[in-house]
Amino acid sequence: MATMSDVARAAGVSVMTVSNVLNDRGRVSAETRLRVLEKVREIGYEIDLTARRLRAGRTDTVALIVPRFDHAYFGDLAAAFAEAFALRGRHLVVEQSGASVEGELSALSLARLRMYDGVILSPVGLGAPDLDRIAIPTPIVMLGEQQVPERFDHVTMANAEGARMAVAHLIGSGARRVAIVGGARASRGVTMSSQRTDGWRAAHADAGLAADPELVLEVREPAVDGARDAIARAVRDGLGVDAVFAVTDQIAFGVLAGLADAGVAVPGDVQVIGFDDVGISRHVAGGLSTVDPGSRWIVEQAVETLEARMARADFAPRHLVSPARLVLRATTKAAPSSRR
Amino acid sequence: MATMSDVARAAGVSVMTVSNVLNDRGRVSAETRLRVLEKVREIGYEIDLTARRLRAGRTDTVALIVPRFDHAYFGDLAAAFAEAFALRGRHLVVEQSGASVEGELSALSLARLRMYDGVILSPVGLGAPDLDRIAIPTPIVMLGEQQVPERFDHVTMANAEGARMAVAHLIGSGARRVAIVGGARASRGVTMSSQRTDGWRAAHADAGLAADPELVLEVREPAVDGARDAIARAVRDGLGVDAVFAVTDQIAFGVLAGLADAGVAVPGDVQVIGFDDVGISRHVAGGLSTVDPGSRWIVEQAVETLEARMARADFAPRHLVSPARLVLRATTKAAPSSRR
DNA sequence: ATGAAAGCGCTAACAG
DNA sequence: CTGTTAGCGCTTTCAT
Repeated sequence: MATMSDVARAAGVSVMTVSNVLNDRGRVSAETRLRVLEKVREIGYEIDLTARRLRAGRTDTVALIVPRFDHAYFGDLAAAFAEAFALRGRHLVVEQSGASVEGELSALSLARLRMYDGVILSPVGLGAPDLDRIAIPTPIVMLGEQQVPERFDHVTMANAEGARMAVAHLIGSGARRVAIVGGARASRGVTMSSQRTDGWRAAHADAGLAADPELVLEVREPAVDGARDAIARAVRDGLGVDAVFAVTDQIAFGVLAGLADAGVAVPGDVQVIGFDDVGISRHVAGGLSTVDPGSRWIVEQAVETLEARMARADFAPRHLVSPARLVLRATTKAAPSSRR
Repeated sequence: MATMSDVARAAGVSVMTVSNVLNDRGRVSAETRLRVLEKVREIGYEIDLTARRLRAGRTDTVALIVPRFDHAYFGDLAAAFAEAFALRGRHLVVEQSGASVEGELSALSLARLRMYDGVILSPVGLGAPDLDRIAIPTPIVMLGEQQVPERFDHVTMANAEGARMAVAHLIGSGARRVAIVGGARASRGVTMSSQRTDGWRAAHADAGLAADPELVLEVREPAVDGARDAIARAVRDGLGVDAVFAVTDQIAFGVLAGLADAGVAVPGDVQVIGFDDVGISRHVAGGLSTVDPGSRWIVEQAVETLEARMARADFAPRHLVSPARLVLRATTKAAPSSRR
């Protein structure tokens, strides 16, 4: 592989001049510039970013770390981030944390984060204590529902409130037995699931209804299959479900399938509402009703915050929460108008 | 940020000893080892992988480059690769090529590939001439339907044959007007779309049927929306479609939605079959009929080939083709048995 | 406008 | 078992 000094030799200049040309640092005559560029092409030289990073401490690359690649929500998110960063001349790489063997690897991957100029981390397995152990100089913006130590920038969504709105709509349109699929029975820490389950409870409380713990359906992985089984079983067992709040759209897809398996009509017999407003949701089952967590806004804020943090580290940690918005489509009934 | 020599100083040893401890190179007394490890923890030292890479030429990291993160197929693929590589003690990072501004960036990202021990590239925009310009020492395994230069390892699937099987099934079960959604009318080069369209034509030829060019429906991006509009329009325009071969499952989701929009029953009025057998396909519309391109096998082979190429570069390029398999679910009718 | 020297943090190769 | 020397390919700094 050719190095900079190969180019320098071929062009009859010093490596410094080649470096200056390649970095557009001006102090080079147009003529020299051209000659160098010519040789670069001729030799097929490609800069070694590793060496640059070691010396200059910059890669123009940021990383996004998500729990899984094969969940629609994270796929959409990754695509949105890639676009947003591309606009700012940055390159995005995505890593999956879910599959990695914990132990040694988790330590190693901390080191790996230092290879980037900045990191957007969507932690799922890691609790606040784990996160607090993160001590690298790389700017990090946290995403998602976990509790994160104060000192990190954090962009999240209105999980409980969004869930409350969704369940309130279900109740408002006549449902009395609202199952929450993917909910958390016992809360071991604050998770996406636990927060959305809190919202489910809150909606019941608001309406003066009892929230039957029997209606909290946990699902085994993979979540879609788990949800499909869980709801089909619930129907078979005669739980009397007349509406479902699925904690994610992904899970809602499983619920829709399970309901179809059981021969239940949506929204006629059972209403269904999801959470995330994933891209594909507009297209399934005539349009899945769901909660838009404001992903657009989240991406914008996270990018903006990371850019600011990379530029200068001396501002107070930002803690941002995106408001949620109900998106009513074909899997729910309209609430009787309360206006008149 | 602490460096190795900080640790060395604190532990009263040389940097080489620290390096040896961290790399498990044995030649260190248990006692020294412990002392070093102790200091590492105490100082919170994290190895600088960039420096290691520069010196040792190894990152234990491989990259997968896909056109988009937000297509179910690539999400599934990425997850499968991540798992396969994790099993072999390698870390996977995923990059998206689709969003990147061409021009300068495309050159730059070539340089970026050198930061990895190996690369799996799923090229879409790039033609063979572009690919031939790739001249980096990093082992690369190509994926997908593009024609790639001989000198690259290449793992792909039976695109035309899979499509032929799908369309043959449709015809066999009575369809006479099989639209291909996402097909390629004029072929500018060999693409996924053009190959699957070839299969659609071949099935017609096999059955002694004329393939009506009117039934080749191209779709605008985003593909799901494009497909939804295209099929709805085709139905409205009275094209007489009685079956649809969607060139990807993603597009099939759009077709299903468009058919629903038009009030057409599936598979009663119109059968639908996709291609890819994406994870979620089992769950939509009672189960989407599709073509399994053997993704599992593809992932295994690609990983195996890349590992071999990283270990030693001196074997002939491998060109592997995965066989396709029909997966019949609820969106197609059974073919009348030809057995009796 | 161009170049020489120094060194980023680590490890290969060898010496003790 | 441990340390010394050299240098990966680039950019910073300072000279010319």
